[in-house]
Amino acid sequence: MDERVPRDFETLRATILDRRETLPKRIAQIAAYALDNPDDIAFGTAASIAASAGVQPSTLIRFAQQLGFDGFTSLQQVFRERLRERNSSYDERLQALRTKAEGGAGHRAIFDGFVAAASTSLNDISRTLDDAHLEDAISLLAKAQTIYVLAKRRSYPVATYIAYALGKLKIRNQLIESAAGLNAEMVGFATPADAVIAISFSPYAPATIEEARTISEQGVPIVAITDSSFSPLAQFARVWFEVAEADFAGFRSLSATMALAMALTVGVGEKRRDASRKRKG
Amino acid sequence: MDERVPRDFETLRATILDRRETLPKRIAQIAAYALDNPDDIAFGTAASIAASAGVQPSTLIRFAQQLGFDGFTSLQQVFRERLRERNSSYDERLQALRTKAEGGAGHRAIFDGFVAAASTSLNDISRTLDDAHLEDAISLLAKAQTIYVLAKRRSYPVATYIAYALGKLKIRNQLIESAAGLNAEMVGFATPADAVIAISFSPYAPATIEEARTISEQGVPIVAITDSSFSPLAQFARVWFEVAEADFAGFRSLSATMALAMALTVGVGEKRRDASRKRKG
DNA sequence: TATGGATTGGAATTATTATTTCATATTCCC
DNA sequence: GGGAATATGAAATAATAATTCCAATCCATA
Repeated sequence: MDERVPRDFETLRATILDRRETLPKRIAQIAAYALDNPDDIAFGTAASIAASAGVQPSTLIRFAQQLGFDGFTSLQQVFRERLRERNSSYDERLQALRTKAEGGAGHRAIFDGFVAAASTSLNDISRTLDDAHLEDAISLLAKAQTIYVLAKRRSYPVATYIAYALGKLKIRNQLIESAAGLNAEMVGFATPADAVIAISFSPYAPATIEEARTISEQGVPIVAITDSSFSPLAQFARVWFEVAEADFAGFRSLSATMALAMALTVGVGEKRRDASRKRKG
Repeated sequence: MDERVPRDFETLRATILDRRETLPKRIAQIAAYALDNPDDIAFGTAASIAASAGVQPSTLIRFAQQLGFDGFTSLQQVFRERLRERNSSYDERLQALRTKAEGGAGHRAIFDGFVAAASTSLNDISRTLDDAHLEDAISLLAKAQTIYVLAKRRSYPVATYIAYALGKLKIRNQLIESAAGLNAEMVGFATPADAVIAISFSPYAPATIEEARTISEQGVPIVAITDSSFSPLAQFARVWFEVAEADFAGFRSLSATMALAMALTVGVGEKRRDASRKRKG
């Protein structure tokens, strides 16, 4: 009992796994149970746990003692500590970051704020994204000859990432940029056999809206990523996603939009691969 | 005691908050303690909790009874249940997403994968970011006459976002783009009174490295965001950040880089505002 | 297959902990 | 300000749970 006692769950887990082979039958039985049902160990009584695991309470205590604890109670502490530490749930963790960002001084606080905003956005979209919309959008885009990518200003980074990723996946695409002032012409090339990914958040860049309108009037289907059903983009779109990005210090996160954009892009890539495999097979 | 007993933590919490005004002093005291330290209620003994809250054990039991429980033990169950049902820890949540992404079929799995990658990256950078580096980088950039932003390919979206944000904050900046093929000239304009934010991840875009080398030889200080100390960018940089982005389906997340980029940008904005306020005041 | 040591089961014991009780204090209303 | 109702504190008691102990069983080894 003078050997080093595992004080944290991970060490304890490692120790148990390490000795698993050499443990007597019933002790091994309770050991396996403990790793499988750590919550039960944390909350149960020696008797209830022993019953669930199919052993005698005394065996449970012997198990604890073999690990160097002086009884079940001290072993249980480790399991409880684990719950306390992992305790901070996702929301609470975020809340902590946010509080730090709001109250805190210095630039670290700013950084924390952006991390919190990004995490919140990811969390939200993970909850709210509609699988059916995703499928629809990917089907639509997978059929397109050329995918046009339309976004300005704040959304522009997403557009460039989509264009980069589509390029890497060898999917024909065209980023509609304003640099050369040729947008109108570029937009004019699109046909109903193509498709558009348009991204715009309030306040909607007028150019984006205009180009989306024009292009949809040409019969080109649009997949839109925007921030509300009142968005002008939603009107023109065949499929649209509502993405609520949290903001900090006046700048909205792009993390959720980026994740969605990547999912669309890679989804299209996969769909095309599947389709061509089917044709060939 | 025939009133409806709160069975879940949220209901309990609401009930307590609801009655807060009408509760006797000591009961209110333990009520406040319970909401502030739910973990202690879950794991403590009546005596230990009472002591921490500064009341008698009997008060704790009366509190439970007032809420409709038949004793402290049943009240405690609710607090324990909360810990069991509580969103599994952040890591476990991520693990679940990742498992779903790996094993799962369909496009939702792809999406989950990107969300998981982004969350992981944010989590990592939140742990590993060095405050001192952040301060150094912001000081350096805040002094610059013009901030040049240098990134290609995968990192390019970050550069465009930085340029957008700097523009909104009215901070003079120049995105070094390749479109016009004038990079060499652009880079030539930079002086030691300026500064550069350079972003590049393995495999490092040769153009980025070349331009970073040239510009650093001109004596222009560089803040680099890159992925390891072996990165060629790290050599040229006055301050550099190591950002480990998780990847999924061959595409690395940008969320951590984005958060850092935003923190730098807004940090510079604040620093300048403070400085000009000091000059004027 | 006999023997010693290790392991296990189950009940007895001890310890801890929740609850109750009752005396005392406080508060509120007339 | 007095008295009833309510709230509180502290210790006694009851309940529950952990631990120990010892006999029974299992297992390896000679």
